[in-house]
Parts: sequence; C-alpha cells; structure tokens
Amino acid sequence: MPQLNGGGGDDLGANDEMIPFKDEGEQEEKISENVSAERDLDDVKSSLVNESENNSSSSDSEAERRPQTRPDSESYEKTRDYFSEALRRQQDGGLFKSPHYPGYPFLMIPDLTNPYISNGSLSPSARTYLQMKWPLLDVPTSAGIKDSRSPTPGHLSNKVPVVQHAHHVHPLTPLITYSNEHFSPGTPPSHLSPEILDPKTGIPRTPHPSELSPYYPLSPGAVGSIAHPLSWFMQQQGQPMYSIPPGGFRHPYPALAMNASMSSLVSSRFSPHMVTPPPHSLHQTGIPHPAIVSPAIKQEPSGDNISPSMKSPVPAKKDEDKKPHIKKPLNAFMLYMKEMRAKVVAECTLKESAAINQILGRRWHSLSREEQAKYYELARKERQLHSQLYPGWSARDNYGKRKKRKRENKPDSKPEGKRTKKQCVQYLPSEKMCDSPASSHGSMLDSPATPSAALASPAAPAATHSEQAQPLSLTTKPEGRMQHHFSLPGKPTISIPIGTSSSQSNTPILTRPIPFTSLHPSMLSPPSPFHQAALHSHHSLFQSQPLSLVTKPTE
DNA sequence: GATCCTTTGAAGAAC
DNA sequence: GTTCTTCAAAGGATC
Repeated sequence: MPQLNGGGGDDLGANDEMIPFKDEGEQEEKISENVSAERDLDDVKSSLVNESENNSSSSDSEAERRPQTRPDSESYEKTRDYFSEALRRQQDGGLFKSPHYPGYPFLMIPDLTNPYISNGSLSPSARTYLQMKWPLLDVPTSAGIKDSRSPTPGHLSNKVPVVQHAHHVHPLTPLITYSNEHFSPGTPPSHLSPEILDPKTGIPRTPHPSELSPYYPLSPGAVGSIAHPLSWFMQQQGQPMYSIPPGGFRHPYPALAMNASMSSLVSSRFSPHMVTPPPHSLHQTGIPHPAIVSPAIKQEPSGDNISPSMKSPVPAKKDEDKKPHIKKPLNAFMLYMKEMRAKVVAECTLKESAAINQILGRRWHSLSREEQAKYYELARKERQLHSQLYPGWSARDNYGKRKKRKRENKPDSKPEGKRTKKQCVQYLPSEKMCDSPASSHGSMLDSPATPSAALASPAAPAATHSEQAQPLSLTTKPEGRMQHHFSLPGKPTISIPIGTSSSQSNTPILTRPIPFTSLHPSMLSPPSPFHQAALHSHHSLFQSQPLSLVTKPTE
C-alpha cells in the first residue's frame, strides 16, 4: 500500500539511489546536435505519426528520438536550479527548516509579500504560507486579519465557493499548492481570503462558519478526539490549533470548532449528505452552496444530491435512498490529477478527459519521488481524515452505487452492437496543436524522466493488478496476457503488463485516438530509466506496437 | 440524460 | 498472498 511512512518521510530518499534527474551525457549529446526545438518537435511528431502508421519501422529510432522530446531542457535546468537555489535560501532562512515531510513543497511559496499580512505572531511569510496552505486555518480569528490592502475580489468572493472549489481547482489545492503557478499573488482565491465580501454591500465580512464548512457529520463529541492529520505541521509552526473542547461541544457550527485544515479537507471533499445541514443550507448569498449542491453521484438521480434541507419536506424516501453517499477518499493520483488537469488542459487543446488522463498518467510516472510523495502523503491524510470522519464507512458501501459499467460485460461479450467502439483511426490534428510553452518554472509538466512512480515513490505500491502497471501509458498493451515483474532491491515489485488489462480485456487499448500533435512534447515524457529498461527487455513486444493508435482487435 | 472512456491508487472480495 | 473488481475525478464523446 502506497502509504508513506508516517514518520515523516525521512526515508523518502534515504536509501534509494537518486537517479540523476537528467542524464548529462544525454544532454551533451543533445547540445551537440544543436537542433532547434521546433525541429525536435517536428521530429517527435513525425516519429509518433510514423509509429502509428508503421509499427515496424519505429523501434530503433525511438530511443534516439527520446531525448529530443525535451527541447527546452536547458531552460528547464536553469529553472530547476533557480528553484533549487530558492529552496535552499528559503530553508536557510530558517522558516521551514527540517520539515517533517520533505515532500511538502515549502519551496513553492510564491510570494512572501502576500497581502495577507498577519497580525499575529507569525512572520508575514509564514503567515503567507499558512494562509495559502490552509486557508481556513485562521478562521476563528479571521476577523482580526482584515486588511484593507487585500480586498478580496468581489467576483471571486461571491462565486467561488469556500468549501467547494472552483472548477478545475482541486479542493485541496490550497493544501497542495506545490507550484506557484497555482497561485496568483495579486488575486488570491477567495477561499484563501480571510474575509468575504458581502455580495450585496461589498463590504468585507467575516466568513460565516457555514461557509467555511457547512457540514460535518461528526458528532460534536467525536470532533475533539480526532487527531489532526496535519498536526505535525501545526505544532511545528507553533501555531495554536483550534482548541477543541475535550468531551465535545455544542456549537451550532461544528465546523468552526474543527481545526482548519481538516475543515478545508472535509468541507471540500466529503459529501454534504453526511452532514447535518446547518441551519441554512443556502449560501449566505442566497445561492445554494456549491458544496451543498454537490454533483454527488450522477447515478443517483433520486435527489440525493440535494441537501436534505433543500429537499421537499416529503420524507417518502426509503432509508436506502436517504443513505448518504460517502465518496471514497482521493488517492494520490486523483489528487494529482485534480491539480494538474487544468494545467494540461490549458497547455493542450485536448478536451477529452480520457486523453487528458492519459497524459496525466504518463506525467505521474514522470514525477520525481518527492513530487509523488507529496501526493501520497496528501492521499494518506485524506484517507486518515476520511476514516476518522466516517469510521464505519467502507469502500464496499459504494459498490453498486454506480450503474454497472460496461466492462463488466466484457469478458465474454464483445462490444459490438451498442456503442461500437470508435475505431482508432489515426487522425492528424486539424486543430491547433498543443503548442503552449511548457512551464518554465520547472514544474512537473516539464519534468524529465525521473524515477518512475512505482520505482521512485517509497509509497508506491507494488502493482497488484495489471491496470496499475502501465508505465507507458500512451502505448498499446500488447497482445497476450503476461505480466513481467521487475524488482529492485528495496523497490516495490513492478508488474509490467504485457497483456490486456484484466478488467478491460477485449477492450481497445485506445478507444479514441489521441492526436499526438495535440500533445506537447513535454507531455509525452520519456520513460524513466527503469521504464526504458523494462521497455528494452520487451523490446520486441513493444516494437510491434510502440505507440499504437490502433484499436486492439476485439476477440 | 446516462454512460463510456481513461488514468492510478485504494480497498475489498474472491481465490 | 495474489488476482480481480469497483470506485474515486473529469468532461467530451457517444448512445
């Protein structure tokens, strides 16, 4: 199970060799080539196209072309050095020395002149961090944080939910703002703002507790017993946590008494159905709170997605229907996906989530172990919090909530007839290619091959099912049904499926074509050295279908 | 409007 | 212990 050592991740990189982020030799070779980025891009594109057109002729050129997929590696290196230096300086500053969780990106505090000036004991920078990471941290004292210099944009305050974050913004984004690209110092998201503009008067006001977290399913008495998932940081910061009365309390707004980070986690993530609605389930603006009008379960058209308080008073619902749907806590990849999706979408003309997810999946594997560790840790905390909030909840509870997925019928029925799979005819992009410049901040988007996820992350689980080990995400799963296991000392075993996915057998590998030219080269991160090794070991297999856009023939 | 697709990871069931 | 299945998010595509 990919859980980080709760001890704080000191072992994240202790014993494992750190594969060089960038192969110097490779870079030198690349420099010597002195090929322009555009040409590289063209090469990559044509290579990919050729691969899909002609499977047989691409294999040996692929390895050579790999390095060319990073035409901006030099600038990336510079950027990386810059941030490394920034990190070093920041750490030298003593503010965040020796973080318990090295994976947490203390280096990504983008703006130490954040308008949210503390009136407390924290230095502005520290306060900035807290405000950014745990926007609700100062909720109880938010009235005292008012700073006329940082008026919250009204349009944001009014529409951006406090608990349910805006579209494409991960609800935990404030918690996992690993990149300053997510943070615009000038326009802090309203949910980070200590105050909210009254939509009518425009006067900043203290957020109503119900807006901060309008729902908590916890019994008041249970709240106090919950250990703060992020207490390590709270304590480290010397920031007093919200004092939760031992033995519980009877606060009209339990969320107010919940510590902040938990509040943000809970309020943004977990279903409102679990919670006794606040006295008013409408947002103070009168607009239904986005979190309350949660998407819930699409497959539950029975009205469960409406807050109980908003339902018609007619209680003629079965208990089953009333049974709240508690969603699973997000795993690390999901957290990553939520945060990075917008980026990928912004950089790419692709709109299909399936395609985006493929890119994200590949990038996920390209993340360094530290980067992944951040998400593993967040996911772990989410699970921890989830288990604390819903002690009796089991993932099994959600089984069957969705309509049965099609693949359930797949094993013996081929998908003909209804919903015939679109043949993955390669289509050359008519749309503008994804030519958005890669991030220049050394973000994950540009991350060159680094130790693969499974390899890199100490928390990475051994791939237990075939779907979980697809190191070359955009590739076709070759025929057959084999799994090759790779293991390194101290590394989780990695299963590289050389066959169809068990749960998706008979399924086209790529049921929809992905226009390669819509993929920025940086999105097609080259496989990690480990992946390359794996790839090499199965060269012949992958050679036959290196980057196929051809639908795997159904059987 | 409902479902599929696609990704990885977690959890549970089944073997 | 291993394998398999389901669900979590997202949104365009498809039925």
